[in-house]
Amino acid sequence: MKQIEAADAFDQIADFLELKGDNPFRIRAYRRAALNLRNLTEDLEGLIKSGSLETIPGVGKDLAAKIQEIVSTGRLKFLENLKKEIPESLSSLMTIPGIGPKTAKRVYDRFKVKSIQHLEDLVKAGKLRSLPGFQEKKEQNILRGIQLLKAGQERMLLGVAMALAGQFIKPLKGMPEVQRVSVAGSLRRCCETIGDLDILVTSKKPAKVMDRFVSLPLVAQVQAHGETKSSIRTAQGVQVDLRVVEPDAFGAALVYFTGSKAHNIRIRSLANRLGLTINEYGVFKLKGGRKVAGREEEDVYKTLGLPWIPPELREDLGELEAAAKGRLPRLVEMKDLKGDFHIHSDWSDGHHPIEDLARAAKAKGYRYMLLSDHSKSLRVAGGLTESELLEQMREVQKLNRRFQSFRILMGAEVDILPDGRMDYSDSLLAKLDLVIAAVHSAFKQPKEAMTRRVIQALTNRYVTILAHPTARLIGEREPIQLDMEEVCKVASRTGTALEINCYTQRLDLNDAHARQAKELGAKLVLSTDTHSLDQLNAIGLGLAMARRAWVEPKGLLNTLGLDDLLAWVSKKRNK
DNA sequence: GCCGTTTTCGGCCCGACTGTTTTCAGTCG
Repeated sequence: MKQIEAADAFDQIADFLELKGDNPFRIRAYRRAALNLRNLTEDLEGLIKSGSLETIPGVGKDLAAKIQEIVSTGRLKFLENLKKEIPESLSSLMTIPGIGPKTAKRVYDRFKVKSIQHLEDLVKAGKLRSLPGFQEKKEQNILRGIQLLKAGQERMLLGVAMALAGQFIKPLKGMPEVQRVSVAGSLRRCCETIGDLDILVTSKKPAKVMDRFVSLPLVAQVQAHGETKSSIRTAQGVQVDLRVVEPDAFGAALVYFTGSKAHNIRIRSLANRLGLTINEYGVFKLKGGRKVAGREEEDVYKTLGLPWIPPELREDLGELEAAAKGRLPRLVEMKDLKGDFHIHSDWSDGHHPIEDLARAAKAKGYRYMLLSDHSKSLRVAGGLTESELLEQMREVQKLNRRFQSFRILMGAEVDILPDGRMDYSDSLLAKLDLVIAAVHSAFKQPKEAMTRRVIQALTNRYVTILAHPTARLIGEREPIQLDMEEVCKVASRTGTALEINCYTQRLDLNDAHARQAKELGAKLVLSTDTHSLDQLNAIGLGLAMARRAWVEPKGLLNTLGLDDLLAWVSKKRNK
């Protein structure tokens, strides 16, 4: 994870330079490089070896040298010098929402603030009043910022954010003054976690919409209440921003409000080169200011000579280059999916009988589902013994006779034991239609052992899918240590699919790993890990990850018809 | 500090809201 170290270093440098009042464009250069390092899917040390660090966007000669220094020595002189120059307590003040470099520096210079607690004491004692321009409101803002920081700005899971957004969108849609409503921001881009919610509406009477918004019952605190933009917090501390524009500006505003920031900066800069300027109201000629687009997103991109870019791709991770060359992926959509692959019944730790699950899956329009109860070692989850599994197999055969144009595939989610062996014998696995392998124990094995363990499973000819490859639970359990590049390569070579587990808290593989897997030629599969009927709907979350990973229909097992799917399985078995 | 259909210098995305201001700086997204 050297690239994360480098990214952290560059972000720290950017913070320090801000405090020093350095050239803002230089600061942005550090931030941009940091962002691209975080999103890097290639191996950083590989790039160094091949001398191609400067292929990373935003990395030029100087930053390439700094990355080299970090990777080879684990340190960065430039950063260490800045640290000597600028006290840690000063830079910590900038972590308070509402306090930027200017305020931090002024307060620090005057009071030699030792810590955030110290600042809080100073504010409460009214000391800041001695600075010009510091009055009651500003004091309250600082105190509120400190409270927010203490509460910890935890990010919401994508699934949770979607549900919350719905509660704001519904009343807004119901207003006669409102025409169009859309979520925007990281929620529209379907990031795996969401910091705050962004909502865009069109209306000719913005003031009315604003008034209604800030008085919704979910609103605990109004942070800003302007004519076209308001910001509130819910009782849980979630910030929700609402922006109102004229119908004529909807497309431009949606592009602006969807972001990402990096994507916006790129397209605006591109616009400049074409003699145009983009803001949230439209695209305008630089000369004369005539408006040339704004109503629809398609129109905005068209003025740049680009096709519409799906929001999930708008991260400045190559989508603009691809769009310019006409090589955007045809992203996978819900209608492409023919089945769900990871479903637990009441035979193990699921809550419903197999037949109910099958009927629900069929009702979603699927042609098949893979039944995959736990294997014998996972006793806490009611893992099936060999004889129970054989009994379940007979039950599934019986059930399948009751379905037309739908098939329950017989499978199991089989533990990969700590030594790499599978929890059922090969002769038993051979009787299953598909086999899912998964790590459910000994999560703390060192990277090398864990990678060996997983690869042993991937090379088993009966293993079709590796479930939740990193085993992480967002905000709860760290991912296991795994050489993902190696895993992807072996998966690709052996013809084993890597799962994008759709369960809200898993999303595993995540977008970056899924893209890496795709680029290394591995097949992916979406599965919900359903334990109760409603969880079948989580497929949308995994689909979002797949789209963020640039996955096309051909990259997913789910898009295969039943015959092609079974042919794919037997290809590995007969290798 | 990066970068190029204005290419080795001179630009670099753009605007809303707040607070304390009388014309704007600071912060945020």
